[in-house]
Amino acid sequence: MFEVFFSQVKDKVLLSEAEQKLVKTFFSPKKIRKKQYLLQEGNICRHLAFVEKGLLRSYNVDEKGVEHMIHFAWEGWWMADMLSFLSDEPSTYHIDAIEEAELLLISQTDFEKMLLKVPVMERYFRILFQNNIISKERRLISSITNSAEEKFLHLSATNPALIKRIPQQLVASYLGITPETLSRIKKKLAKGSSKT
Amino acid sequence: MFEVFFSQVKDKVLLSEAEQKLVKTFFSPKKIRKKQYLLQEGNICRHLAFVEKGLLRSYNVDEKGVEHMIHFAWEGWWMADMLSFLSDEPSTYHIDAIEEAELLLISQTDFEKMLLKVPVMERYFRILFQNNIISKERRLISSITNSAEEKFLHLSATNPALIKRIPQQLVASYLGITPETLSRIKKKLAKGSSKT
DNA sequence: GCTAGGTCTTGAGAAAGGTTAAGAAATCAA
DNA sequence: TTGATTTCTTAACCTTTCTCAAGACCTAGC
Repeated sequence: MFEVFFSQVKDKVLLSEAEQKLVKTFFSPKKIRKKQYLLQEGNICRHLAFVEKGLLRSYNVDEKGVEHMIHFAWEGWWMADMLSFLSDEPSTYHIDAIEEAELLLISQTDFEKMLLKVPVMERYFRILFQNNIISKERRLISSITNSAEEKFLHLSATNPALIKRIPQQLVASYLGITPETLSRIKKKLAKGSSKT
Repeated sequence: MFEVFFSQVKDKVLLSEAEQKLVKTFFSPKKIRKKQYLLQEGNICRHLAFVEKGLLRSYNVDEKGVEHMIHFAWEGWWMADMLSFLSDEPSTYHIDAIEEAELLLISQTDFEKMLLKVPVMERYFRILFQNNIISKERRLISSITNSAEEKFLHLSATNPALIKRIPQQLVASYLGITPETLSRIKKKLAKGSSKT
């Protein structure tokens, strides 16, 4: 159950056998089905979720009822509404499963406990957050500076796996464009590249 | 010189006198004039900069020569290209001073040393990065989901100080819209609210 | 194999925002 | 204080993207 988890953690920090054992005790496994909620808007995000298997998404819904994709997380990634998790405020997000998933959950208090008892995990999360900042910044810059077509090309270049695995309408939402626009862009790009 | 710095750090973690003394040794002060560069595109970002006084901006320049604002940092904020700083890759950003500034700089190696010697600073940066993730996420969501007018209103609500202190064309760039559009939006909002 | 539900594509018209250009206002230095 | 420089505003026109609507495609369950 912890295979993906520890391979991820060991990518970033060194962990003794004893520390591993201790870390394990803070997590509890959970399976969720396709379309099942892990978190609904208005509730407090009480856990960080690590994805051992499957695929989650987080999104919010605007006044017009339109969903806006915020994140996707598959094997090896974390998922949560960090704001709600850290501040104890009701979340403005939904989190649910796009594909059936196996998760490792850690609660707010256990998270704090773990960081204090296993300082190397404090380091792990500092590094994780660093990387997260960098990737968010890239996405933000692309969102601010690029046209719809450029945004799609940028995503194709930086995260081709996402485009393969995520349904197209959700990719469009993630890019902040409409499904129709994305469809047209793909058509145009296909035409331009294949000169049979 | 360290007044703003320690008041900031103590906001997030507890620091003993000895730790404070030790932390100080890793930083060096630097003053820069208005319009002076702290980092230019193509160079490696070798320092994190803490702003004791003044105002910095980071931005990139696209193929057409248009500047896109990424961040602003004034008293109490950090500034760097985290990607370049952490990965040792050449930066794609420029950083310069909008207002004359007094900074505290810490190098890459000193940063790593400090975190290892003063674990509470590891914690400080984990918390700092957490908060950064949350605010970046908010900006990203606003950028993806909102119209130009809504983006401006969102920024006015969440960060009025920014709008007051930053020249308007730079605010427009920060929002990913043109100065002309921002000017039109402000006119429209002023008209709507003042019914004399 | 057939049908229901979802997903993707396509087209026409509308709206938002960008571009270009010119002038007004504010700022700064001589 | 006055000319020079920069910033902000305004207007006409143009491009991109969205909206709405219809039809094609695809897949799962019967």
